Amino acid sequence: MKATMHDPESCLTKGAKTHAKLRRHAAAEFARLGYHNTKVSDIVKAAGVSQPTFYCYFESKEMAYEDLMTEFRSRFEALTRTLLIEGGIPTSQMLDRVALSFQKIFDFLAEDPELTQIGFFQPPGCSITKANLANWIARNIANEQQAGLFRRDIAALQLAQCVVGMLDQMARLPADAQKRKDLSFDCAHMLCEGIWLGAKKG
Amino acid sequence: MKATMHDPESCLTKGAKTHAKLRRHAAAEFARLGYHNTKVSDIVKAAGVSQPTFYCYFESKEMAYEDLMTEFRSRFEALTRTLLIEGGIPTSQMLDRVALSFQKIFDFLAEDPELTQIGFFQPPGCSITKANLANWIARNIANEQQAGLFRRDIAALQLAQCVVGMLDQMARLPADAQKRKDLSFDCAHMLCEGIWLGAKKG
Amino acid sequence: MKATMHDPESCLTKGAKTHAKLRRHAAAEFARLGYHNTKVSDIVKAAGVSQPTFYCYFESKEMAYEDLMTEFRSRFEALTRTLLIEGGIPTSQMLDRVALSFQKIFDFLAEDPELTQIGFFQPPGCSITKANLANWIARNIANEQQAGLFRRDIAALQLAQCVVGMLDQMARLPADAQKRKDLSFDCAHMLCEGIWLGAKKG
Amino acid sequence: MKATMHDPESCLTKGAKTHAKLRRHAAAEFARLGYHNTKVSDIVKAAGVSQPTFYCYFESKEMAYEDLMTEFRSRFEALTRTLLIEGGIPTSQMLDRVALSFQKIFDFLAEDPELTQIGFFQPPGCSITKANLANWIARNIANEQQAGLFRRDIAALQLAQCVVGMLDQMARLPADAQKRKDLSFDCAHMLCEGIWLGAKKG
DNA sequence: AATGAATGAGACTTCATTCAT
DNA sequence: CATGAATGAAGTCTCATTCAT
Repeated sequence: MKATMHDPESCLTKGAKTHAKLRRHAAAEFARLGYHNTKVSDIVKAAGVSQPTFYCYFESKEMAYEDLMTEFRSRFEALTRTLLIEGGIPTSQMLDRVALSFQKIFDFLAEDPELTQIGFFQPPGCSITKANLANWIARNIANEQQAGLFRRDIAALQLAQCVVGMLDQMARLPADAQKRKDLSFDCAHMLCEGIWLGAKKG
Repeated sequence: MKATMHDPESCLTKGAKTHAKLRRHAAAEFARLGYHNTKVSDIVKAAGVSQPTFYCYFESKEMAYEDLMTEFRSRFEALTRTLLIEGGIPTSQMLDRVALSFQKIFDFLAEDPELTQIGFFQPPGCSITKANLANWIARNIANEQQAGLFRRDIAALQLAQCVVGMLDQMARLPADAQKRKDLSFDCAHMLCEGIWLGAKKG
Repeated sequence: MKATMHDPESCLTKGAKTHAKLRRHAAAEFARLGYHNTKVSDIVKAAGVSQPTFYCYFESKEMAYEDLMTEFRSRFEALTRTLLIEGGIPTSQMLDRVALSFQKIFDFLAEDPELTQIGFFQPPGCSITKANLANWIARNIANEQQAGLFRRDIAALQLAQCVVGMLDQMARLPADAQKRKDLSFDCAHMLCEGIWLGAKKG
Repeated sequence: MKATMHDPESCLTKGAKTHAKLRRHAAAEFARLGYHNTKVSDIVKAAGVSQPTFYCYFESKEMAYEDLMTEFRSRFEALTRTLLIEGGIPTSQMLDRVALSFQKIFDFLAEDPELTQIGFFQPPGCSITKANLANWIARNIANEQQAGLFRRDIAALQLAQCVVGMLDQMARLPADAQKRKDLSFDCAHMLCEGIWLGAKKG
């Protein structure tokens, strides 16, 4: 938390450092209190600068929030692009592969919890993020359906929404990495096999 | 504008009618704009009464909101109690039975869309509703696991959360009853059988 | 200044009284400091009410200003309509008649000096008022030219602008009624006869 | 962007060039938006320098404005000194001579429209300019009255104010030089002969 | 000669809430 | 039962101005 000689912020100009500081504290406050209950005055107090300084770096409170959202979403989209499962995968590896995808997402969500809170869990932005996410995942699933990996009797978007719903409900408890890994396997099992003991695919 | 003899509100006292009217318009405004963007002045304007009147019937804006939440949640809990699947059900009926549960929930959510919006989709209350719902459903699932219907290698709460996630993502599109029925079957399939073509239960 | 039993304000409702009080003090402050230098906080302090009260009666500072402008202008237009000189007037009365018009205008401008200040002398509204006034007067002059009273080799609007200019420059010193009357005659002479000793009309 | 050898600013020191550039853009912005709506940040942005630089050359926004006012007024005073009509002028040339004075003023006002806007038409400075102008012109008129050119039954200052009023109202439309010339003659006629057809000087 | 960065002071406006009637 | 009127407390944002370099 304290800037050391090799702090990644130490080579930035003063302004860039202030910008970064404000962003950090804005994220913290938004995550803690939500968009509506966060006051610009709180953010600048936490960052140790005056209110006008905030407006040197952000057009408005809303824009500061949008910036954070945008960053979170573009990182998230980049991640989902890496999760496509290629067609030739052996059946025996399938579950592990799906679990890995879950795990990568959980890890991503745990990586910057404040940004995650803002971008994925909190209104007003979370709904859009999830809608986007469903589309990105649906893109992957559609390909995976083509490749014969997943059932085709249900629309890709619907399957994707199911995944998003799981992520939404599960991802609030990602204490340590091992727990996230376990959770990933549970999710993979649920998603791939369903929950019914008597299920038969035919 | 004039209450007729058989108006459902006509047998209420004047005060009770005003109360009901305020509640109705409060729900509409909260659903339309969200808690934070709804102003008491909007509600009373829509209801055609003065601001102090609002405070005759509700302690505060927050309490009015809480009232609506509470009502929604208790109705929802009552519903989930009816969805428990008894142990002896034949395998052949299982999917239909699960689909029926989904359908009942979708119908419930479609019944009073404003209240649903407030209680299930909108912050700040929706998270608590969903957490509660997950618990109520987990209670059912735990029993159903005991009865040998569902897999036991995943905790009931986790399965329940998966269901809640599905509901959350799916339930935004419940135009007409038939579509909700179709959606219920898709959900039942996804939930019971999973999405993987190569899945084998063992 | 003190409300007596028969004060014109005493029969108004409380709200109307507050409204009037705010208007009065708004006019005073605008007149004293100009639009830009007048703060809503000054106005309400002078009126002895809280800031939100201001916004019960005016949409914004700008609207309060506009209200005053509008009132001033419509009163002024009404006045100018009464100043048209009918065709058959005997030559011997002409100067007196023109002087009377000047006098009525000077009296009007002196009647409510604060409103005059705002509407006639101060930016940002005064230019529009004067442009309007020139048009109203030009309407009269055009008729008077038709009636053979005034020279026709110069456009009515130009003559009107000349009158407006005189008013603008003269009207700042309207101490007492007699002085205004004297000034009116000077203006009438200047306007009707010009300033050149050697002038001959032909 | 680069100063060429014969650029009128090229022989100035760098600082003087910056000063001139700032003045030019300050005048443009003040003329465009008025004193109150012009922001220092606008001026420096237009001039392509930083905000502190502004304060190297002007004590404050107000002082920058005052500088421009002062320059405009002293140029204007110099002009009025040249407009005095000498006593012996033949009657037949009188109107042309007065028209010439109007024309010179209109040309002066058209010469640097931005400065004119600021110094002659816009608040808060225009009233003082006009009051000064009335005095300068009154000085001339008093002499001209002494010389038997103008009527003496009206105070010189009042006649001067009439002239200023005419200038104020007329001078907003000085498109091209010929139009200004025509306008000058109309003004001369109005001022010298008045507008009444039946006027007789006695 | 010039600037990147920062700020003090304050403006307007909003809104949930409450008196007094 | 209902309301016209009023407000405390805040919140966002702006702008002229200055420090340190």
